[in-house]
Order: sequence, then C-alpha cells, then structure tokens
Amino acid sequence: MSGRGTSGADFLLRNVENALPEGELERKLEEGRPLRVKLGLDPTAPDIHLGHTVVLRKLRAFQDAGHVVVLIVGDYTARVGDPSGRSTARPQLDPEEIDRNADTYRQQAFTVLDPDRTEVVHNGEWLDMKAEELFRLARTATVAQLLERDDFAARFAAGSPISVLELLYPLLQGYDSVAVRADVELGGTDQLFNLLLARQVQQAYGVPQQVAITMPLLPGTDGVRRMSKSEGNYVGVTEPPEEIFGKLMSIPDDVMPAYYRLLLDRDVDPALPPVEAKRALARELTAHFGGGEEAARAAEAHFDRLHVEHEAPEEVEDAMLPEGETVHLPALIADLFGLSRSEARRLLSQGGVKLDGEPLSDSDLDVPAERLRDRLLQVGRRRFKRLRGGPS
RNA sequence: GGGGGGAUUCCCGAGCGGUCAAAGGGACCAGACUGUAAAUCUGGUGGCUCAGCCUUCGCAGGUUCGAAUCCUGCUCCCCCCA
Repeated sequence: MSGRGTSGADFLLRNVENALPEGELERKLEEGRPLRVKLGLDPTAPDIHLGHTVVLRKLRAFQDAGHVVVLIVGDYTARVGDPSGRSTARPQLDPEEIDRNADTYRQQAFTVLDPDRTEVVHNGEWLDMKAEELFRLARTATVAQLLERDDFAARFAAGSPISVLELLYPLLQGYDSVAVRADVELGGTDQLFNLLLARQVQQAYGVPQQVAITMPLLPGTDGVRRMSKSEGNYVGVTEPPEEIFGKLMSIPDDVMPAYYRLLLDRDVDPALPPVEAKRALARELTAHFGGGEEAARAAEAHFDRLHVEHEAPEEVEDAMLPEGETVHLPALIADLFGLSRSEARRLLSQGGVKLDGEPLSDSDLDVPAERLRDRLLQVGRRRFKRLRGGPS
C-alpha cells in the first residue's frame, strides 16, 4: 500500500503530533484489514466542542479509509468521578445523568463520524471488575512510571495532591484498549502518556499493542488556553448558528492558522485580509455544525447587524413594564436581564444602558413609564428588550 | 502514630488588631477605538431604599472600644517523618 491518496499512512498522519512507535501504523496498514481505532470519551459534561472535533475528524479519516472506530463511552470512569485537579467537590454523576450525557455525546460525535463504521461501547461492561482483577491490572505499571506523566510530575513536585484513583486512571484507560482490542488509539497531545501506557497494559495482557496517535490541542476562543468547557473558551457543536459564528469571529488572529489546519484541513488563504479569512472560517464551520449554508448566512447577517453596524437585531423580545407611573430603572434592568440592582446601576453609570440608542445615565433612576413604552432597551452590547405595556 | 502547613471575595493569591468590601493577577462586564465579540487603552466587578447603610474572609464561640487578622473548640484539606 502506498502512502498516497486518502487511505495511506501519509494521509492519515497529516497534522498529527505523534504517531508512536515510529512506522508501526504503516505496518498495521499493510495487514490490509480494517483497523480498530479507539477513542474514549468521558461523559462528564454533556457537550462536544470544536476541540473534540479535531480528533473526531481524524477518526473520520480513518473511517473513510475503511477502518472501524470504537467509541468508548466512559460511563464507569465517570461514575467513579475523576478527582483530577484540586476540586474535591466534584460530584459523582448518577447513572441516569451519565446515560443522558452519553446519548448526547454519541449524537454529537456523529456530526463528524460515520455511524455505519462506528462501534459504541461502554467501559462499564468490563471495568466493573473484581478486586482480584483490578490488582492484576494494577501490577502492570509502577508508581514511578505513573509519576512520569507531566502533570503528575508537576503536581508531585509542587506538593499538590494526587489521589490514588487518579494514578489508576491511565491503567483503566489502558485496560479499555485491551478490552476492545484496539489497533490504534487517538487523543489530544495531553493523552500521549495514557496512550503509550495502554501499550504496556496490552503487552501485559498478551494482546497486540496499539499505535498511539495524538492530535494537537485546539486553542480556545481566548487564543491562550486549550479549548475546554470549564474554561468557558469553547464553541459547542450544537450551539445556535449565531453563537458559533460570533465566537469564531472573536478568536485572536494568531490562532487562525491552527483553526484552519485542524478544523478545515487547509491553510489560511494568504491573499485574504484577516477579517475575511476569519469570516470564511466562521461561515464554513457554522454551515457544518449550525445547520447548513442558509443558517450560516443568517448568522453572518446577524453578526454584521449587531457588531459591525451596531444595530439591534431583527427580532427583539418584548418585555412588560411594571405597573405604576414611574419605573425604577435599576429594578427593571435587574429583573429583565437577571442582574442585581447594583450591577444595573453600574451599567447605567458606565453608559452601558441605552434607550432607542440613546445612552441613559445614572441620573435616570426613576423614569416615567411613558418615556419607556414601546422603546428599545439595550443593556451592554448584546442584550435587548422591547418595552411594552405598563399602565394605560 | 508523630510533626508541620493551610482554608480569604468567580478563580489564583496578598493581608496578619483599626486607614479592609479587603493589594495584585486572571476571568468577566462596560466605555473608547477598530476589520471582529481580536488587539490596545480607560473604568468597573458583594448587596441595598447608594455621598449612607447592611452582609462577607472554613464553622461555632471568646478576648477587645474595634478582628479576615489574637484565643478556644470543631470540620475539611495538604505535606513530611514513621
């Protein structure tokens, strides 16, 4: 098999950060059978974001080349609750919630994956093992080895807590690979250690070892940290089109190349001015995840209206004025937009509150209801309400 | 089992008897500017009937005119030695 076309190793290894051991993927491909390509997802948070799709897209490439994806839903690992980091308060999810998350996960994963070439399994099927078996697994690696992992090493050096359970995680993940007979496992670069340790576990269990392939991590919309739900710098694949478009427009220019390469498999067109390149990116991804060309066009129009023209959106929700001759503005704003009155007052004094485009000030605390009726109230840049009703 | 360290406002992290609603950074919000919800700059970020008042510094008490800061007990966390 040559490295050309869309099924060879060269193609499959485009954009990958690591593919270890060297040359191993090529050897497996030469066997000429469909490879079992594993990805594990922990259904702790219910949403897949663009960062996940980097890996999913690569899996899709494998599928298109005739291979099979084994999606492991980490229902069991989620139930145990990964205490990583310092948050001890992390609640253990109940089974129902995990099932729900797993469902949405699967659904969302199929925005990229080909369902016909995907096996979905739950690791609860095999991880709910007897202590005896767990001990066997626990013998396959040493503490020193586990402490090699960068984040463990750093935390250990800093005297930060590391729970035994955390230490066990890589082994459980490795056991998944044994259970599904993985030929290849994909993950972000942060998974490299786990992917390689899985090989060791596989060896100990006498099954063929997998190839560890890692993809670069997609920077979040802040352009600094990796995209992650908990950092709030993510673009979810099921978000409304306007959100997807808007969030993508907010990424810093210098991470655009990474977005292009990892999400669209191509480079930024150097002939395009940055804004246009960013629009093209936003348009394309919005079309893919946000419901097609039409939705993308609408989202872009919405964006232009709001952020370029600084006008109110086409459709503004109505809000009822309270009873009474005069309206206490901080109270109204607080009620309408879920703020505290102090926050509302602050916005007012900062010129962040506008009535039909005219800024109000903090001398406008109590206003006659008729001055408000049927007017457009804008709070900050993006929040609007059309004021209706009130005393007649 | 023994010893040591720690719990502060959304997060990290200063404060160590009054001048503390509490430094600084992050995050977030607003304003200016702009090709953008980028960058940059400025301001803001406990609540309220807002030139004042009220509630916050793990929990419960205590000392003091006055405590996030001192004392006692409790809870939780971390590290080290065995």
